[in-house]
Formats: sequence, structure tokens, C-alpha cells
Amino acid sequence: MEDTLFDFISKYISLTEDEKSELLSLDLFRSVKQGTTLLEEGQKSKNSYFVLKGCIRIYYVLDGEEKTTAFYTEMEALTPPCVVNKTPSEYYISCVEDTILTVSNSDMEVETNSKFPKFEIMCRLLSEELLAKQQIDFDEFKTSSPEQRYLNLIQKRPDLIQRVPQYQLASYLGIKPQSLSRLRARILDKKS
Amino acid sequence: MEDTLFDFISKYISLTEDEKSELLSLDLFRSVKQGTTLLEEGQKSKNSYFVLKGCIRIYYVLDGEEKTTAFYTEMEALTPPCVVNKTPSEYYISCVEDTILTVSNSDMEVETNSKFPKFEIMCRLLSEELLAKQQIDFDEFKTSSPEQRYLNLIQKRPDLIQRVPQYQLASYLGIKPQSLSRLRARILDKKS
DNA sequence: ACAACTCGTTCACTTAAGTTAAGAAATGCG
DNA sequence: CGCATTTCTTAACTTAAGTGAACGAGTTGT
Repeated sequence: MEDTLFDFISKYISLTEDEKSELLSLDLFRSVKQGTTLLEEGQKSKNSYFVLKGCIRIYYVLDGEEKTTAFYTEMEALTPPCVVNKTPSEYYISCVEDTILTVSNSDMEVETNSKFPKFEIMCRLLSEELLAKQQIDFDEFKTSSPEQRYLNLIQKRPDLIQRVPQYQLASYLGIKPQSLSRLRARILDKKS
Repeated sequence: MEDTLFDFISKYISLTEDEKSELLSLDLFRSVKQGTTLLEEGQKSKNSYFVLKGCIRIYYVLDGEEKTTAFYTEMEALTPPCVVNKTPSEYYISCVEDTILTVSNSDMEVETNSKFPKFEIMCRLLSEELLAKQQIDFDEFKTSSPEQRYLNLIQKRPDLIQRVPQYQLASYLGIKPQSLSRLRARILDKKS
């Protein structure tokens, strides 16, 4: 489990054994059951997450309806916007599956970053990378139809389609569950 | 003009006079005419931009059609994903208006960041902020209809509707120009 | 085992976006 | 100025997504 975290970090900076044990001493690892809510609407939070195993999702409740906007699975890191902006959360974060993750809070990160300038660099590299990745994702979303987005998802994150309920996938694709059902039937028709 | 840049920077870190003059010595400012292309599809680039005055846009050409996905106006910074990923660009960047901006390249930034750790911190803060902001924008896009997105745009960036051609706005909203025309007529109907 | 609930699918119908085409309005240029 | 080009709008028609309702499969709890 620790190795998964260190593998991830090694993509950005290299750590000495001392630094590794210092990191481990922070006691970051948590195990959470499916369905657990990590963050509620209206809450203020300072927590960032890194998923080691399992799947968490972000969803809004608008007009009484759940709108899922993001999934985070193995080796993905998440700092919710409300943590950056220091505002109450407008969304929920909950576990789609039993999940193992690290939880770190921003006070701790400020401290670690000033102690180890390396971490500052990692944070910059990571957020630059995530920003670039998300920009591409957003562009793809804007320039394609729901059907194309679904086909795209099959290519890029085939696991999600298996492990996540359809109604959550639907809003992730920007449509209603009924439309996703129909769209899938349409694709099957075309193939034959 | 320099002051605009320093005002922006002061939101993240404070600079000494020496640091300011060092920055100015880098000769970052550029003036570009409307219609100028800053980046072409297929090109590799190391340039980041910060808009002081004017407006630039990102667009793709897909099936021979222009798809505009982003606008950057006064006091907005842009590091294209292709710079971060070191891959050839899949899109164009061009000037919607006569524009004054700063151009910096990533080699230069690496140098500056190691010389002034402050800059490293600013880069992290900035990309964290932009990531959070973009996440919210993406969520809003996913959870709303074209009409809601247009009404939302009127609230949040009313200037864009004035200064940018309709067909560019349309793809920015994820629809065709004809649909935007119709949508606007529909909104006017409702009001009366 | 049975009732209650959730989830996915299907259907009929409504609404809005895509498509194609035509014309009006605005812009640029010789 | 007039001509060409680009941009915006309108319209008729097609296609796909939204809506409301119903049904069956699977799950949960008692």
C-alpha cells in the first residue's frame, strides 16, 4: 500500500529513505466502506485525497437530483475546489466502493512544503499536470455529443462502466439515465 | 502595463523592487494584432501567456469545423496543455482582438523558479487556483443545458457576448451557431 | 417468503439541438 | 462606392435528448 503512494510520488520527485519514513509517520492511510460520505454539501474542509484502491465520486444535489461530475480511482489525487477556495462545499464526495485512500489536510501540507521544498515542486508539477489533463477532458466534452462521449469513455476508462451504476455514469456524461439506456441500445443496433 | 502584471502577481506573492526589475529585464511584453495565430495545430511550443489587454481564444479544427473551447481576457493566464505534456498541439491559439500579453517559455520558468523559490510558490498557488476554478466550470457545464449555460455566461462574463463572434460563442457553449440564434430568440420570447 | 425499494430498461410523447438551405446584415477590400 | 466574404438569422425537417410512466430484475430488511 505504501509502495503505491511512493510509486506515485516518484513520478514527480525522488525521496530519500528518511523522507519516506517521515511521510509514513504522518499516518495518512484510511480505509473507508462503500457508501461512506467523505464530504457533505455546506461543509468546510481542508482535506485532500489520494485513492490507493477503490473509487470515490463527486456529486451535486440539484433540484433534489443527484448529478455526478467526477470519479477518482486508483492512483488519482483530488483536492476539492472548496479546500482551495476556503468556501463551504457545494457537493458531496462519497465512496462508490470500499476504498483505501490517504487523507491529508492543507495545514499539514503548508508545513510539509516549507520543510521540504521538494514537496512544493511536486505539488506544482501535479497541479499543472492535472490542470492540463482536465483542460483536454473539458475540451473533448464540449466538442462531442453524448454518444461520442460514451464511446470515448469506453476507450479511456472502460473499468468505470463496469464498476459504477448507470445513473451515475449518465450525469457524468451530461445526460439522463433513460437517455444513456437508449443511447446504448442505439449503439448495439448500429453494430449489427 | 507593467503594473497590471505586478498587481496580478501580488495576489500570490510579494515582490521586492529588485525582483520586479529583474522580471522586467526579461522583456516579456508583446503586442499582437487581431487575427494573429500564436500557436498552430501540430506545433510544439514552450510558451505560456498572460493577457494584459485584449482577448485570445483556443480552438480546434475538427472535420473542417472550428470548435472554440476557451477565451482568455484581461488578467488571465494560460499555459497550454501541450506545453505541460511536451506534445504537439491539437489546437490553435489566436487573437480575437488586438492584444497585449506577456510571453514566457518553460525553460525560462525553470530557471526563474530555481533562482526565486517564491516563483515556485506562485506557480503552485496559481495552478491550484486555476484547477479548482476549472473544475467548478466543468461541473456547471455538465449539469446544465445549453440555455442555462448561455444565461450563466451573461452573468459571469457579459463582456464576452459583446466582444466575441456568435459562432465562436456557440461552440464554447457546446452547440451550433444556429442553435445559439434560436436559443436567444427563445429567451427573448419568454421575457415578453 | 414477502413487501418495499432501487435500478435499469422501455415506451410514448415533448422539447430542443443538428442539418441543410436560403437570405439578410455586417464587414472588408479593391 | 460596389462587390465579395463572412457572420447572423430564419425556416423546414431530422435526430436525439428530456419527461413521465410503467415494468421487471435484483436487493434489502423484516
